Amino acid sequence: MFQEELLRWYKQNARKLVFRQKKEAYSIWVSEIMAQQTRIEAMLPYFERFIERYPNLKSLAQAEDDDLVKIWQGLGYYNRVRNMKRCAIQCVEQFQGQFPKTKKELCKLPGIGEYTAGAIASIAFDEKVSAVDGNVIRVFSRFYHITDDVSQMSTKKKITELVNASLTEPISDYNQALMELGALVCIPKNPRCAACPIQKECQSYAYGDADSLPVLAKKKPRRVENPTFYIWVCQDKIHLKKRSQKGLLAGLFGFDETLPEAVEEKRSLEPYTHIFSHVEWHMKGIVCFVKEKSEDFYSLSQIHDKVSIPSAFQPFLKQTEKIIKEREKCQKSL
DNA sequence: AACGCGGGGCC
DNA sequence: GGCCCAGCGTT
Repeated sequence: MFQEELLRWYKQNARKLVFRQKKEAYSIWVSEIMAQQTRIEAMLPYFERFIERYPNLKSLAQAEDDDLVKIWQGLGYYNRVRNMKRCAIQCVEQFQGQFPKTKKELCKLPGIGEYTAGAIASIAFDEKVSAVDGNVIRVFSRFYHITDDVSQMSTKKKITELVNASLTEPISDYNQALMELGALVCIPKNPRCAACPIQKECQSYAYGDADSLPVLAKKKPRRVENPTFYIWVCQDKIHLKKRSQKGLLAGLFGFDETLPEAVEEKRSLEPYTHIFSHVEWHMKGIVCFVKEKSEDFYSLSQIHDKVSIPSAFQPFLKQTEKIIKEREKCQKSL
């Protein structure tokens, strides 16, 4: 049985991650949502800020939407944080401000699926259930040499059955150990089999083809778009428009895609290509200086403090900032 | 079952 | 330049 070796390895080699310090459902939940499709190192600074700003379900339930999105700025998949607020409200209203304590009940909450429910239930409440994420899929597909396409539901189900049959206590450590092994040793490329505590029983190691697993369906090509953004500027302020609540970067702030009415001066920006996972934006940017300031113009410090601007717009924002500052200097010297 | 949804680090 | 990450909700 590999479990004993795995648990021993975990005790020795687990990273000291901040969200492992406390066995509290709230912080486990926050870390799990943040870690969805996101590397741990990328989400750590966000985690600390988030817990400080919203220390519990109640404070999160009362959060301002704009503040929430701002604190998430740059993490991506912004619906995660909106679902977190919905989840917090539901816990406050239905469960006296606590999480329900079983995987089954957790699964019903917004933003919590099979994996996250299993992670919270096992890590925070010691329920003996699985938490099958991408790491665990990879570890098991190699360990049992599963050559089916793991993006297929049927394959995930098959692997989940194997994981369920393997569950060992302490379950909190076991589930995290599987993930940690996937994150540190059984990594996607160039797996470090020499350092693997369960190498002896690993079928792919025996075959010598661990690096060819798991088998994943080809991704379809990205769609390409060529948007032009008009950055309306009045003196030192920039116009920002809240994007539609649906689609890409929903509800975040961005630049206009229409010309303003009376343009005093135009400056073209250096084009920039932003790659999303499923879309490619070849962006053109034109700074338009306007005389009349309507609503929704923000100073650079306001933008920095309050407004959530996705990464796609940061290069144009920086360029615009530079142009504004140069222009100020110019006008002073006159 | 397939698709939409971000961003970044690593090879 | 592609891959893939402590996935979930919608269609």
